[in-house]
Amino acid sequence: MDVRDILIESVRSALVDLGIDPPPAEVSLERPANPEHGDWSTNVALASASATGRNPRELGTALAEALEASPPAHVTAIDVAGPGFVNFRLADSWLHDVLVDVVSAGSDAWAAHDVGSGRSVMVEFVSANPTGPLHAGHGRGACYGDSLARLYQRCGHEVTREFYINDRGTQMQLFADSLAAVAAGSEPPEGGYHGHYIREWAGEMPEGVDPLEWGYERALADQRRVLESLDIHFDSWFSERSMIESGAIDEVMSDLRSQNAVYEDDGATWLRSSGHGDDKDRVLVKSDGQFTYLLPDVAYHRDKFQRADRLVNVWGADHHGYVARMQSAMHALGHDPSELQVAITQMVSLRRGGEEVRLSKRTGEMVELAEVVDEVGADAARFTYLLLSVDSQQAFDLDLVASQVNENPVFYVQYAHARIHSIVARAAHAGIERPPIDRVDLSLLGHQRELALLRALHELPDTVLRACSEQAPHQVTTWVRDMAAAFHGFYHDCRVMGDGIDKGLSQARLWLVEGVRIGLVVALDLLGVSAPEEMWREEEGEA
RNA sequence: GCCCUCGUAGCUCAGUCGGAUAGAGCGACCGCCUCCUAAGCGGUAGGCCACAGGUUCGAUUCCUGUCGAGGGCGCCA
Repeated sequence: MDVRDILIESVRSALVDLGIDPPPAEVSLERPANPEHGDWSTNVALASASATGRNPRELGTALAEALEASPPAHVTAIDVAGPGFVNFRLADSWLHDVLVDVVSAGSDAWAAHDVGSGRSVMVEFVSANPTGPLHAGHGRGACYGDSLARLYQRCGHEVTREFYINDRGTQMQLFADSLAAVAAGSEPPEGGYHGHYIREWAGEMPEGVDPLEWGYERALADQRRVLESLDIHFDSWFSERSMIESGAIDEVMSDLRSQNAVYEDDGATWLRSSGHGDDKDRVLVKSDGQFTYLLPDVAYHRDKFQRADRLVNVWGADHHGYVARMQSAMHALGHDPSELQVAITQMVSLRRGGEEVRLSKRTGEMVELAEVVDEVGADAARFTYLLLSVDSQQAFDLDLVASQVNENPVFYVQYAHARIHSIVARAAHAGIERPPIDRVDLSLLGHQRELALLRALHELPDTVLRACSEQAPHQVTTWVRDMAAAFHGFYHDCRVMGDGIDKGLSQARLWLVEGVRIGLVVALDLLGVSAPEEMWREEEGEA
């Protein structure tokens, strides 16, 4: 049982005894930054002072006295501080209980939640046009979306990863025309594609094939390959064309008409999107009879709602303006717009040696995602993309991530895992047994380094839940860096085995190390980063 | 003009439902390998949390405004 549940129950019950009935539904409990303020602290006296008309400090004192009459488990001291904080000092046993929880849950169940209770979530991400390779900027949305999907899964959702393919429209035609032109020895058309890949692919293209169909397959295969190199695998690839063939476009139009959500003006068909967050109405069918990009998108989201309870889209910052119109369209179709969540990732600027590299398909000046993976490796790429909040712009410096491996946080974290494996292997080699945890005296774990590890482990479930609800995988990255730092400190100061290390202490530390291993494996998996069992640095001049 | 995100140490960034003395990495400087991998550990230096108001017991956090950076406001996709 989590120590917080024990404390909260005691606090609420004590409040009732003090005449505060019912007690507040939310009793917040936090770990103070300053150790002098105890192991856990509650501000409940401050929070409920005004509602009850009592002096916060006086209420806190009364609460502390009531609690002292029958102290909750693990609690060794209770005092009142500042304006009315009630601070608890606990025996280390609460942390030893955490280790038992971690180990008995294991990497499959520790920090897993069931808040999703099986609800289905469809995460749609990347969804780049099939007109060329993915570039470095796509990498952020790709790693973010996949990690988000992993978080939803760990929090009890049924997750589908989907890639929407814009396989029709003017961009596709321009792409095909560009391929055909270059293959024929001339220049791409006005507004066409000029990337070096166009020349490369045009050279590969066999005689007599349809450039559009061939280029489509070529681009898609290329995109899929680099995603898989990052361990990103989509459950489905949804074709825009298929909605024309299936009649889904016509259906959504008649749905919108029956909801009186569209009207004709100037020969065009408009969506009444204003008034639902959008600032103006939007054209669905142009006066020349062609669709805008919006109509198939609306049809696509309607289709997704038939396949999932909740939709999560990952869009780049350059698409944030479309959120309101899409939610407006979903509202018109009778869906709850809050079930369509759009996560916006801010732009990635790419640098090489401090110099900015432009990302533009049109000019052909781009750095492919495949180059990023080649240069820095899949693990470093993923970790780096997931290092920051997606609300912040990111300057991804290839030279920095690739060449300065010593200061790369991904290696720091992975090295912690490798060290654990090394300890375990060494223990096995030395014949040091690790009896079942309930036969090991965990109270021997009292070193500050050991306790810091246990505190960090205790935080992982909260971190995962929060990262999921806030759609912020970078919180897991932050946690795993902190966990690794705590482990390296422990590794330096506390030997698991060797001369002068008591056998019982060795066994307790082996379980501690196992707990840390579980935490690292869980977090790295959420990030899609591997947990290597050994890492050997390449020495200068050595192969 | 309107909308979104950001502004925290020299640099890159974290910072939980508002909480007590604001953190990490890198860079700088000083130390630590008879020892489970030194891709490691410890220490020092470095802050008007952009600015101004407001809300309250309390604001880096919430609200308003100003300034600055990036992105978006098409019968383009």
